[in-house]
Amino acid sequence: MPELPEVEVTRITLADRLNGGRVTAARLGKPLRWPLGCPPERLHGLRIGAMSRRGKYLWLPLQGADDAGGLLMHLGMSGSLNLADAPPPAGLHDHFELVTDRGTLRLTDPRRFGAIVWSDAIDVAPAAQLLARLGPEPFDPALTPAAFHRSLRARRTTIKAALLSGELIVGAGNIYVSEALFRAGIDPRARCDKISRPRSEKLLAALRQTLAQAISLGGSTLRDFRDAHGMSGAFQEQALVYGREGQPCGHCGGPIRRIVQGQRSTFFCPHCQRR
DNA sequence: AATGGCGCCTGAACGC
DNA sequence: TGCGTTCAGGCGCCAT
Repeated sequence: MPELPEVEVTRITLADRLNGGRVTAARLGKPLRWPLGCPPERLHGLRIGAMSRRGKYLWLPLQGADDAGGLLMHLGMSGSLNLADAPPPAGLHDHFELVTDRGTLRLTDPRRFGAIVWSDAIDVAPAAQLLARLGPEPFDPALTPAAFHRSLRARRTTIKAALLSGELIVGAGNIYVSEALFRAGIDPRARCDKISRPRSEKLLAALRQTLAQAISLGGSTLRDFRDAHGMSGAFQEQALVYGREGQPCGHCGGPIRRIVQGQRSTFFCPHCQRR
């Protein structure tokens, strides 16, 4: 499932190849989470800028002769972006296509929880609204251990739910939250506001280390995710707890447990992770 | 105000 | 074998 590492890997494998290109056509398939917000013809002739990332969103700036804007893109749960010179005919799950002089950019998304939305700028509606509630970027130096601990103390829910909300730190979804909590030795059921300062510092480091490792491994491919070259990720093979219910913990050898928190699976080691 | 839960959507896995 | 059910989860939205 695309979380921050998968989105960043997509950006890395896409940005340089598209930057400076020109849009020659755009096509829509089945509806995505939200409408595009402009006729696809609106994109014709626009010059492509440097793709950036905010949380799990990508922003593709598009410059016209006398106007500008861009596309805010989200991969949802099953989306991936592919750029190819001569792509195969569009398939059942290809729902957006941007034909450019650098190749054809295509969003493939079986479940259609993804989105591509036109916005006149990243800091005006609708992009600004969609990004408004996002917490700090995990690798932002301004996110200090002290600031992170302060934000934890303000939440009365479990640490799992708090991290998943994306309001304390963006980018970690169900896989990487389970992995980071294991690496930090923190029980996912622990009350967010009861995490001590030293443990919160360890958690922040674990989140950063887990996300960075996942980016370097090309993300996780559980089923659908591919980078813009069509390559799958390898982090899932390094996962210590996610998807490993009943298997022995790599630290203590005890069985890894699966519980459900907020309708979502959490994997953890009850022995190594403490409240 | 903060928090928990729902529903969107499809394909794979599972059970009888 | 085949059909129905359950599960996966990012995230806006709604209810409490």
